[in-house]
Amino acid sequence: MRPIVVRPDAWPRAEGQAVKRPGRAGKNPAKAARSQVEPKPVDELSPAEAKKEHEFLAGEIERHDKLYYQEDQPEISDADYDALRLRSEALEQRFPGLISEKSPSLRVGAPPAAKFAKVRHAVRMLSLGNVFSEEETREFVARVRRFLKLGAGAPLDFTAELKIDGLSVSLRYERGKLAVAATRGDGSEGEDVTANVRTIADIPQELSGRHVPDVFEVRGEVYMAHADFAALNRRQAQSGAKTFANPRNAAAGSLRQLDPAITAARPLRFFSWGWGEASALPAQTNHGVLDAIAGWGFPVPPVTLCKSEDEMAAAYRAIELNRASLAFDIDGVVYKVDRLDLQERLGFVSRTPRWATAHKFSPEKATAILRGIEIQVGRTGAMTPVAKLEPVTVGGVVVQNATLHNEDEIARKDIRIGDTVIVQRAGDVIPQILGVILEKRAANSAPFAFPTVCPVCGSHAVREMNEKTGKLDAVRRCTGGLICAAQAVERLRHFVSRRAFDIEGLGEKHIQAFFDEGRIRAPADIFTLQARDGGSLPKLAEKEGWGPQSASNLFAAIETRRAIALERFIFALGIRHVGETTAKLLAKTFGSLQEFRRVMAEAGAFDRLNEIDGIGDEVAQSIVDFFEEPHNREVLAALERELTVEPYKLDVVPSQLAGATVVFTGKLERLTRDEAKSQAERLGAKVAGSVSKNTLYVVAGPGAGSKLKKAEELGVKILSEDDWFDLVSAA
DNA sequence: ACCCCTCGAGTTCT
DNA sequence: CTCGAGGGGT
Repeated sequence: MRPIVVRPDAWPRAEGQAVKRPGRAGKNPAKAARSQVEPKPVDELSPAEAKKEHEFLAGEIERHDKLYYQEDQPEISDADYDALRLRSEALEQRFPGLISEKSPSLRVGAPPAAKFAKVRHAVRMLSLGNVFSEEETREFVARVRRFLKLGAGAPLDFTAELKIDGLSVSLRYERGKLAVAATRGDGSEGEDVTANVRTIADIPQELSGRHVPDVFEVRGEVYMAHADFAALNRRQAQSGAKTFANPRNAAAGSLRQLDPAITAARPLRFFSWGWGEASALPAQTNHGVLDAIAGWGFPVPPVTLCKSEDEMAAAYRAIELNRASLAFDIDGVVYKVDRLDLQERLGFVSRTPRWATAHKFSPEKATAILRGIEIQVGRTGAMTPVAKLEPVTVGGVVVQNATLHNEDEIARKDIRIGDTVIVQRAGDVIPQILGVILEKRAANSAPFAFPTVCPVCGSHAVREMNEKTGKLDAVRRCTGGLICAAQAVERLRHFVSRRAFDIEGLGEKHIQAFFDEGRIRAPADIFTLQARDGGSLPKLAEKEGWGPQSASNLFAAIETRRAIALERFIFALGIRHVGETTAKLLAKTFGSLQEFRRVMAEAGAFDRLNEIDGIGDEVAQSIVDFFEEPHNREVLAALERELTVEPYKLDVVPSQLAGATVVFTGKLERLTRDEAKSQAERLGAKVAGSVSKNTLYVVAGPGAGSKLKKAEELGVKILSEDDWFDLVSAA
């Protein structure tokens, strides 16, 4: 056999691409450097030589993968193995003709990147609403019928499908070939896991069969079967690696490997349940398209077509009964309106489709001893009780904490320290306490006394009176405000959080530590951190756990955030009642920070805010209060000295109706109001309740009154419902 | 006066 | 993910 040519240092490696393959024998790079022969530079190879070497390398890589992953008997060190891969890739880069389906870089992946690239979904990946009973299923069907204006007698088919418990991915096929695979992420943007997905046998590299659309995104679930999961955990345990809590975590952990070779060695499978962008659809029904997807070579779980609520309930019960005999985990049943034209009419409510819902199985429950109740103080002073539990496994995960929401919740359920409580994971994620097993309560237990002072700063904690309803708020808040360290730290954490300033390397731990030592006390301090470094406090680079490199990385990360979009900036301020959406609304309304501040300094600030659609009395008052507080003004001024806040940029929606405001009035015959609204919003228009000079169209049906009159007065264009239909279908 | 939806603010664990 | 509350429509 030809000797392996290795010398890692001789070949270029991009920064951050260090290949991590934990557990491989012989980690010491010095050892690898001993046996070496200088390889011929790639540029000096003839195509024939390159081809030969490339083939040889591919074989070697495959052999070592097998030794390492399947037989756990590696022959070469990590560094040597990496060198093989890098050499192979260098060859491919110089001679792209060498790249084939079989080439190692595609089959088991390009060099691991420092992290996954982001992929924007052409069609958003949504989450589903939930129902937990037959009754709620009937309500769901009734809602759909109401929305579509279908009487109880009109036919309406639903499909019932297994809800596989794995992780969702979107597989984009262009001209029939797998082009990109992405995780769901936040629904709009996921991570590029193409290289990993190529290693999953259930997923074809190419769609087979006729009538393959030019572009088609197959969506479905990557999962791990029970038997494969058990075997994997056995192997993990034998090799001393950590085992996985459940098949879902194992699947997620396996897919999200930076090194696709690891994914390749994991027994991942795939089921398709839907699709995203499609240049053409092979059918007009959900079950028809799923059949076509199966025909292209994908596993598709069985679909039951249901003509009534009774049939849906029967399908659910049948699946529930069979659950234990399945080779994989499911966590419920998904119902979808079968006809695609109806799906389109139904549209979406925020992030969930109106035409589908998940009927979840009741989650696994467990009992645990409540050791104590901790009070956490949020950035608004909200005091949230958290149950500290004796660790217990629920749904394959060890749970130690569970939120108790607020003091009324504790009183309602009469939860006492020392009690045995019933725990479940809501939606199989967030632990919650259902109630107490009273028989197990100790005789000397006492109701929990919710503190009336802040556990951190000692200030009074009060429940405010809601002036409108005359009721007490559910939350008790610390009144310490500026003097409360907990609130200050939480505000800073909010400021640097992902949706606000998103400063890399400045996580919650660092914020707490920097606050404690006085390095950062107010937001603007973040941006003077470097200038003050080595002043009254020791240099950051000399601080424990830090070094020159990590310190300079942090300073660099901070620098990149000196320019920030207005909406992010407003959100970061942490004004009560102003979250991401309202921050964006304010940014859109005022355009620039200067203008926003100018208006807020005027006497009519409250009214200017209040007249914005979506901002009522409470939110307007909260914003006004924020700007009246001298400390906040100082914080703002200090930030403005350090930062460039960029004016708001309009999002571009390519549609005639983009940015327009329309008003519907009178009776609509063909549409429900919701339907009309979602149509308008899909085209980038806003639906308002009242007519003003900013209104572009008023769509008037029979019985229209004052709004129609006002439209005539203002000269706003008036459309019939039919006109509106024409406009929508033209767009 | 009530209902529905959306938003905000809090939460867990990997 | 859940709860509570705000906003807006019926």
